[in-house]
Amino acid sequence: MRITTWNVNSLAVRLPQVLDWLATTPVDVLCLQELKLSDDKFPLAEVQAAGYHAVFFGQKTYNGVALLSRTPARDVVHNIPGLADEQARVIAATVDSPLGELRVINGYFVNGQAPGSEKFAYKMAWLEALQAFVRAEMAQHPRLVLLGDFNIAPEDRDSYDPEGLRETIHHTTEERQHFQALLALGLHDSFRMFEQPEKSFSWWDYREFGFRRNRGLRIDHILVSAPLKPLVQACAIDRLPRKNERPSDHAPVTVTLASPI
DNA sequence: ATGACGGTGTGGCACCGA
Repeated sequence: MRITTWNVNSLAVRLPQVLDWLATTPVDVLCLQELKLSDDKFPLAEVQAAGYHAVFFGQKTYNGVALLSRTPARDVVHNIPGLADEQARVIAATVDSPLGELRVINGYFVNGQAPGSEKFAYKMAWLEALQAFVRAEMAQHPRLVLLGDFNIAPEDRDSYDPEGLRETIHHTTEERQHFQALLALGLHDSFRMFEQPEKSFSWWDYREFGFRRNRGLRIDHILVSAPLKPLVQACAIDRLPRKNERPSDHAPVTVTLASPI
């Protein structure tokens, strides 16, 4: 059982890469962020032809999330209930798996621009609301995965320049405390359950040869609830798609869960 | 360094991302 998160930075542009990637890496669930298209433009036929069901929540130009799955998703929730939000950032759904029902919450977390900005305040309020939502979801769904583009580098080792970027966006104490608060709900960062190469990142700036110089951040995460933790066999970042022509600035991250025999 | 690169929508650029 494999579940992937991938910020594609425009599904219209990246659809061929997503389909190519799925052909070689047929994961069970693929969660996408930054679709940048309205729902009427979602390439449902192409996704279905590739053998996937899809639920999606998009808007024109910005944001947008989707959940592709081998089996149909149900009990779909768009955004955080109770939070007034113009932006399409969350899609949650239940999928069946060999492990039983699995609740998946796919988020495109707020960027936040810079500490002190209005967008940063929105990020903090959004994170606060998300925390309450995830807590409620966990009470209903013991087997839960929270994944997506968190726009938070949780620790110094998740940044190419932790000293130079200290207390800048993605690196602030406040953002990191929010990440820890999510862990405190009983979630576990699947990537850090394993020994990983130093300087493992999931995003690299398009500018200044960021990828070639490995100037990146680890901001795409897959958190799993306690009942799932013993089943996690691997979590890895696939850098290959970042080497494509016209790549997304993010790489896909995949968690592998053991299936009962 | 208020830059860079890339996507979108619009329009001869501005805005946004991270």
